[in-house]
Amino acid sequence: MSSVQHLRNVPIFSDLKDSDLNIISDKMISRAYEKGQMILLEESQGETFFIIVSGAVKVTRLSDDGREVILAILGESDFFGEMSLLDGEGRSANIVANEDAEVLTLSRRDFLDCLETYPKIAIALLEELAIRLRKSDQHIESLSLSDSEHRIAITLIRFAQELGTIKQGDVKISNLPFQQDIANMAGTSRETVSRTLKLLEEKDLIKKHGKDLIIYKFDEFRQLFS
Amino acid sequence: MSSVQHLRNVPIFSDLKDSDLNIISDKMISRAYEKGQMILLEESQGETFFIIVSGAVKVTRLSDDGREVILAILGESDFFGEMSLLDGEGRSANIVANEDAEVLTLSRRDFLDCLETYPKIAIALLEELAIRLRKSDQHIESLSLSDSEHRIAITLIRFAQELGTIKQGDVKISNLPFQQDIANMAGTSRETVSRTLKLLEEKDLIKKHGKDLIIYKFDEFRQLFS
DNA sequence: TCAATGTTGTGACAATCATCACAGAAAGGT
DNA sequence: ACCTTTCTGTGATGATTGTCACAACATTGA
Repeated sequence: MSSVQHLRNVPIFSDLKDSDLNIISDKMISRAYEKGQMILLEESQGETFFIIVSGAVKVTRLSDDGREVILAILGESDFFGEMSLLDGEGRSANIVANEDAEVLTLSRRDFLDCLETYPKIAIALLEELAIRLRKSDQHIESLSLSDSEHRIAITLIRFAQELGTIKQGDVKISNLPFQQDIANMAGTSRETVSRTLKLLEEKDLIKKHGKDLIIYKFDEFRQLFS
Repeated sequence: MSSVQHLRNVPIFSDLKDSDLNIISDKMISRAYEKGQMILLEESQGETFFIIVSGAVKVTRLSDDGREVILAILGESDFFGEMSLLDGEGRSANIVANEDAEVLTLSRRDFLDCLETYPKIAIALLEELAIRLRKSDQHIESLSLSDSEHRIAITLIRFAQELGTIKQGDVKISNLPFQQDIANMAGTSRETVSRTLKLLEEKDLIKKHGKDLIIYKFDEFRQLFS
């Protein structure tokens, strides 16, 4: 797929004409990262905007003592790096390739120019940030109010929404992340994730198949853990 | 103070010329709310943008069983209501007047017109949303990793940054919110807040004076709880 | 000024969950 | 195919913290 076609799939660019996409696409540089490789470091200055062409990355924060919180896992057509470009602060999170990943990058200068030249991009970006804030708010709510079973279930729901495929009411998540990563998103321990997944399976709410996980009757499941 | 002068204090409008501010100001309607009054309800459609002229509001989410999570407390010159205007989704949070409050409102139509007419507003708004997203991320980190003492300390730091006044290295927070509200922000129980404040006072890190609270050596305090 | 209501302090107890420890399973490299 | 590393399952244990209960204190309004 050409990079223009990739850009078309990215929500914030989807409103633009081909000619404009071409102009932007020409300014972008393609890069590849291997699984596990650090793409952006928390302390560094943010000077680049990234769009994921293939693969997946995780957005994390690390505490002093080395424990990791996963804020989000991003996949194809998602973007990142915009925050410190916008407010000029240093990076607030690390980005690590969660699988081999291919990205397109845009420099700070070109990115900000885009915003000025195409107000539509700015508005689409506002929309996207609003959606992310909404998700953050839900995440905060669940961390504040729910017990570990609910938090883990909600984390599965997030994965299902990002990476899942629906089949007659059930959702299949291929390539479920490791239990440790689920734990780091749900704010709990790896062992609790293991025990809880077993529990949910005993209740016939989910089913594990190797690296895949099926959530039965996704709507009911979501209802259950709202 | 005239409404134009209020607008000038709001970060997203601060770049505009007086003449433009006047145009916007004319479209705004002033409203007043009493302490405890609901300003926006979670389920309703968001059709209005609000700027706080005086007083304070809390942004909350409620669980099914009625427990409350406080996402933020906003004060003078802060704004809210923009999220569902931007992404068209229903409201994601409730807004309640935490003290008597006076606000300026702008209709959906006028707000979106503003964004199109003044790209600078859109960019300033992007900046603000980026800052909020950053704060959310920190909030998520602290809920995931910290014990209740840290979470409460971090909540105090948030209050200090929003509402505090500095005096030779110490910060005074006047009108500290109730323990129940602190608990709802820190994701813990009211009783734990009570015990922890006592603990911090015994360690000579803070001092309570009726409705006021002083954090000694604010920089060190922040360091301590990162 | 005195109820009445709202807020805070504190003890006792129980439940949840993190941690440690280790075995078994799976994946990856040579 | 074999060894090494990574990931997962599961028991035992203890610490943290939520919940209940109630007293003390503060604030509000009649």
